[in-house]
Amino acid sequence: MDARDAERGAPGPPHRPPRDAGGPKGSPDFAEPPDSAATADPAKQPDSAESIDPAAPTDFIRTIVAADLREGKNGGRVHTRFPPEPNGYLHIGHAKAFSLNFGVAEEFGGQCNLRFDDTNPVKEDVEYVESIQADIRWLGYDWGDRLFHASDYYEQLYAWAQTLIGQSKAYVCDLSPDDVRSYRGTLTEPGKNSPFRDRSVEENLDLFRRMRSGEFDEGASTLRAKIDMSSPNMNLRDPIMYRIIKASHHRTGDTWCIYPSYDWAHGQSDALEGITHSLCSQEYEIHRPLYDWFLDQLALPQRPRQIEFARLNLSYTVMSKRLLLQLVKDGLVTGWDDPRMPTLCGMRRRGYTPEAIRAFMGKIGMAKRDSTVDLALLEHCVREDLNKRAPRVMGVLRPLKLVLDNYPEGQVDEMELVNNPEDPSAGTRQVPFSRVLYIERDDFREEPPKGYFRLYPGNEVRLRGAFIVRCTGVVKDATGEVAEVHCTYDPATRGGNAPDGRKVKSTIHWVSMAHAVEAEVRLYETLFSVPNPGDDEATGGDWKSVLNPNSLAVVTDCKLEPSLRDVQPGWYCQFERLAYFSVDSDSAPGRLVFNRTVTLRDSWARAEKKG
RNA sequence: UGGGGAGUCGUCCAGCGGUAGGACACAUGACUCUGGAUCAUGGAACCGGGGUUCGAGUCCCUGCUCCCCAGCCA
Repeated sequence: MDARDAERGAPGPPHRPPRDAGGPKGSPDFAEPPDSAATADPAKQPDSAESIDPAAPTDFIRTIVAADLREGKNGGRVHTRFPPEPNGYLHIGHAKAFSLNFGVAEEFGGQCNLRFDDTNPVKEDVEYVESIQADIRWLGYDWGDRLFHASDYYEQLYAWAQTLIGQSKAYVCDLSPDDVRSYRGTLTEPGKNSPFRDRSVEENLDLFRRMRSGEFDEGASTLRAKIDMSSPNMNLRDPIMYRIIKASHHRTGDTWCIYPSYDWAHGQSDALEGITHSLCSQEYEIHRPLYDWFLDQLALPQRPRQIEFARLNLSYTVMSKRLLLQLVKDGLVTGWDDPRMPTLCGMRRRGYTPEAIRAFMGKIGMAKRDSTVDLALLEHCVREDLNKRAPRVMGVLRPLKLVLDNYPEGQVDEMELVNNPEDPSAGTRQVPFSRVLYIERDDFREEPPKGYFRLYPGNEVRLRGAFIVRCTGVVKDATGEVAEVHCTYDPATRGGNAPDGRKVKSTIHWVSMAHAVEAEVRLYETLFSVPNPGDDEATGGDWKSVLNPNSLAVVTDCKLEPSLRDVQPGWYCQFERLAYFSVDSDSAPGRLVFNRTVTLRDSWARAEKKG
């Protein structure tokens, strides 16, 4: 438990001093929870999920790991790794992979390494290296001092490649990229041997050395494993181990101009790190024979076992890095951390909590079949978590003036509101009440539809935590729009309870006009308007055509209760009756910007829609 | 039409020869100073066809469907 828990209960919402941005790309540092001695947080807003302790899941992978342990394999060790390529930001699908790897290690008393699979300098960047680490930490996982890079192993990999050449199991091939492709054959026809396949060991060694020294141009030659050009498994048709790339690498600079392929680097890196279980997504299943083949040739004592699982798909979003990159590059979103993105930084900015995401990971299961998880499940997890800890506050998004004709002009009454009905220890706060208020436009209808029991002429509602009021009439503007609603309040109902025991069907939120704080609020919907935007058949091959035009709605001039004046980026809350929100990093002193994290379930909206 | 995977409520996951279960979603009701939350109830599935068995989602045969592999990407 966090020590900050002890600070709960003090009135008033949390505040915290402005700080320098700390995250990648100038995104705000969300790691600091609100802190202020005077106004302790009504809800704990921790910076990571370290305290999470979900019931140990069981699935086919954990079953295998447990069996390996039982059989005494690997000397009783469990050691996993998460191997991202630093070529993009992590998304919720990666979270499935790394929570599996870190989770399995934790549960079996083992360790999990973080290893950057940085074998392609043209696609990789330190920006990604940094964001990846920040995102994993945010979810509460820790790799200790075991941060590695495939590039740490370049020299060893090179030596091992020479070993394979020495065994006549690898050769330098001078075929052009086009020729390599045509010699490879097709899915149904075997390939042909490269004319360079039978070069002598000495010649291969010499050529390989000269490849490394930069003597040849990009594309001029490759080092290939000598396996079987007629294998039905395309990966075994003399796969490329090294290619010439004359680009500077974010870690090794210009020391290398040949770079190992994924297949050649991965298993060997696993072995070098003593990985026992190499958990990866299913598209690598067909690579497993090659993974094992390399390990066999080198006769390494350590034998990692690759196990594959189905990657995560989420409805109404895309998970492909290529598409996400394109969204960013084409300016279809504001960046990798756009709150509509399925990236972890996007979700963080939107207000999703690490606890919610971890809970989600526990609920989606682990299997091998292709599947698409309903976004509603993720949203459920976010609500479930925030419901327990988000402070309740009042904010009016689309203000409508409400005048209490019998309330004394100039009078201000401080009303005591509970911060979180789900958590008594969150305490209460004072909210100023006066004659002229703002209420939500949606909470008034001049002509109420059937089943509507909010405000309408003649009806009585409760103003949350304040008084019961009755609508006496409206004032319209020149266009016939309702400009103000007039009510009388019942002074005997202070606090919201009617001494005569009469029931009012509705309670609505309000903000005192004289005390209101203005804010911009960004309302999000799904980025795509169809459940399966990544499916070409569903989109006619044009995924951009199914972008949701309503994915972002900016509402300005929202009116918030004054206690929110100084909240800082990353702080989250529930605007009662509407949704959970978090303060966006675009906020500045005197300019509040909120993101709608996830709406509350709204059974009235649904009922009204159904008619 | 090569090879590798996979098919269980609308969705996701369990079930490993013995009454098909959970979660989300959906519906209905209760409760409520958030039409929130909570609680209760309900509908809802074994890809098809054969076979083995007292008994098959599970084993066998067969068919069908879906996903992945022809990057010097990972």
